[in-house]
Amino acid sequence: MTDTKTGSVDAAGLLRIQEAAAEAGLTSRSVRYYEEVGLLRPAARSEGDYRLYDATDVERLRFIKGLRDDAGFSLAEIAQLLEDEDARERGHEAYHATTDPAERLRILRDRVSRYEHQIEMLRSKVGRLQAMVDETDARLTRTKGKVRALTEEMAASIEVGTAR
Amino acid sequence: MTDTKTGSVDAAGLLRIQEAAAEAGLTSRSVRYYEEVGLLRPAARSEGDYRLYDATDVERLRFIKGLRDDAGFSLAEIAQLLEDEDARERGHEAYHATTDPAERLRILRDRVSRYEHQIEMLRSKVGRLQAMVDETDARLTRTKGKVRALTEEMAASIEVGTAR
DNA sequence: CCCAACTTTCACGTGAACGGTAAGGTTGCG
DNA sequence: CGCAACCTTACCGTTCACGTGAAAGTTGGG
Repeated sequence: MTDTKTGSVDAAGLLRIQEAAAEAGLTSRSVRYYEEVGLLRPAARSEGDYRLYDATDVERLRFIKGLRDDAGFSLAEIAQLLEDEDARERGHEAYHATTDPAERLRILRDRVSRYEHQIEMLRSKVGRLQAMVDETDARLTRTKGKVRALTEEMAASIEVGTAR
Repeated sequence: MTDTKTGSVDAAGLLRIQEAAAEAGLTSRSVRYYEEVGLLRPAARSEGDYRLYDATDVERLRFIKGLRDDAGFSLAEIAQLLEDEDARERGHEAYHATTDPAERLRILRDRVSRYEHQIEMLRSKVGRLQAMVDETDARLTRTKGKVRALTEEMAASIEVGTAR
């Protein structure tokens, strides 16, 4: 494979900041900023302290970008939605770090309630947006009605004029 | 009627900035700012140069707030969506200013295409948002599956332990 | 081992979207 | 007509979400 110096780190599938950012359609600056405000932490650091991101990190970055661009949430709101997941523990790691089923269950149930909360937030936004679409659609229909009425009226008057 | 000094101006149904802003859930500062960036112009000005807003202005303000809060559009994007409607003319006024059917038709058709554009923008946002909901819902379902599997597994091991 | 291309932290700069305050003018009930 | 409560423009301040260097260190192919 054409694996230049800008390739993935080792064969571990870890990406450096620019690669990870590009993968999610972001700039490295944004990614560092997101870390600064507590939205994510890189999966690892290289020997020389380079940030290294794995696939789930990129997933998360994509999700953040979606929440930002598509849902229009502020980074603070996004932090709320992604509640801890870093602060409390690195979910996945913590999950595999324990073999205690009760602990695993707690982690999973926690994740479930987070997802449910996220869905609720998103659904409410979809709802309000859909309401705006409907409103606009109603205006559109009314205006189209006016256009139709006017064109008919004009057609009639032309007929009169033509039939003179 | 209890009509204090803070009542509607005259009986013309015109509102002063604070009243109009409140009606739309905004601050007067925001409303002035929106005017500054070209999102709307008050229907009139009082003798003493007070901004006066009519019902359609309030409608517009509400729409702007929706685009801002619910759709997460920037004021620049909103300006694009509400394209001119001020710059080119004050739609309603212009419409009633002419009796030329052809001119009225042009205005109406213009409005139709604006509405269609707005709906398109909003629908695309709804779509992307819905995709995020679906994604999250899929994650939720998977996690719930894990929870179920784990609880069953635990129940089984308890049974074994109990049956010893 | 060298060097280009990446990376680090630190810090200041910027545009958007307002908030707040000052200094003055307007409205309208009493 | 007096006065409280609104309004005006003007301008500076602030928060968010980064952009943009600067100065230094790291990586990795040749």
